[in-house]
Amino acid sequence: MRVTREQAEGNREKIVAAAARLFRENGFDGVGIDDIMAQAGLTHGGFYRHFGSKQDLATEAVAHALAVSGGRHQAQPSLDALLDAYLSPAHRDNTDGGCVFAALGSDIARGGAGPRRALTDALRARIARVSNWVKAGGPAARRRQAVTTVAAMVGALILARAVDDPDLSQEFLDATRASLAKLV
Amino acid sequence: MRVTREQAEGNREKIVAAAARLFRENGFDGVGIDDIMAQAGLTHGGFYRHFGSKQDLATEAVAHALAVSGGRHQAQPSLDALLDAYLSPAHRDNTDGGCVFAALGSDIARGGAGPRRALTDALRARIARVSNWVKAGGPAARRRQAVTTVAAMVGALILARAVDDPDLSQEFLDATRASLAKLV
DNA sequence: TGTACATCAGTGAACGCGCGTTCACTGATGTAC
DNA sequence: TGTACATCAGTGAACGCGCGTTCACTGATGTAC
Repeated sequence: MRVTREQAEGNREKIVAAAARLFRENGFDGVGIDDIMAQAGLTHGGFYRHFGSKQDLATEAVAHALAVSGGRHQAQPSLDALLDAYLSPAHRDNTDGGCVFAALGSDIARGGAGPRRALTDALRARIARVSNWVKAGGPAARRRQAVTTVAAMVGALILARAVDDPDLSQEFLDATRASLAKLV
Repeated sequence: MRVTREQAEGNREKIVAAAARLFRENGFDGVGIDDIMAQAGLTHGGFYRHFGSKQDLATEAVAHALAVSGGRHQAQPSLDALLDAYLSPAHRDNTDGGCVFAALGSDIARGGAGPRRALTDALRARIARVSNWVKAGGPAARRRQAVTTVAAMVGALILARAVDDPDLSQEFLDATRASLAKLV
């Protein structure tokens, strides 16, 4: 059942995209090659024609997810718009398509060098972008605010997802949203 | 090789304490019963005389870790002292003995009801404590600041651990420390 | 353009290891008298 | 207080399943002529 080179390339991309979603939803250890290949519409045996190991796929999937979700957030027109989108119930309930820092931060900290490098670069880009939006203060102060803003966004999203009380979850989104808006 | 009731109780506590450390360091899936029992100075076979399942131990270990690390942070005399301790390189490099929210937040969000409940309660207590330390504003504003402060602390610690650049890691600690101090 | 052959993406079975869990057994503790 | 027996915490082997990885095979694609 050989397949066109284009189809094969398309399948490879489907595998990466499926992995990017499933890893964010369930963590690296919570997802099997089987699950990923099934989600991509394939069987598990063909996996190693595309990737050397599960670890290799993880590295690529993290890079892919960072590029996509990073691009989406970079496209926001203002810090207000970014905060609205980031600290929304929709984003909180969309782990598998949402922020990589929040979904996989701890997993990546425990993992291999590849994903950590990719995360670090993407985080630097995010800070720089937010820093440009901060109005008050000199460059150093604005950067400090940007770093804190990113930390608070990620922390609020993680805690809003971890908590089992909907009201407290919503409070993490709303309170952080309100406090950070004042910093601009 | 039966053992005194006191020794058995002590062994049980050793298992919980070992699990609380190892789970924070490597995540729930990154640690085996084997590892935990070895760290407690026992062999894996005896595990089920103390706990019904690995999941049961996880619930107890999370509660234990929250009580211990929560107690340590509650004991801080001021918000400044808490921020100094929490956003320190020592805490960043001490995942297995440090903040449970930062080490296991995402894992707990994906996991069972027991750990989520315990985390929620501990988080509420932490917010209340920080809220008392916030000086400016009425009750609602102070609570909002407290929620944001907790979110920023947790986010900064997670990102400081995830990043592979020591300078950027330090910047997350320092910038967040400086920004949050101003909110008080 | 057509034909013959080589390539190789994908399939599904199988392998092997790790790990959660079970079990027969040991021997010191706990208890009944 | 001493003795006989029951209990049970801990041991180490074994079980069984899941999962990452390998492999023989298929058959359509790609290529050489």
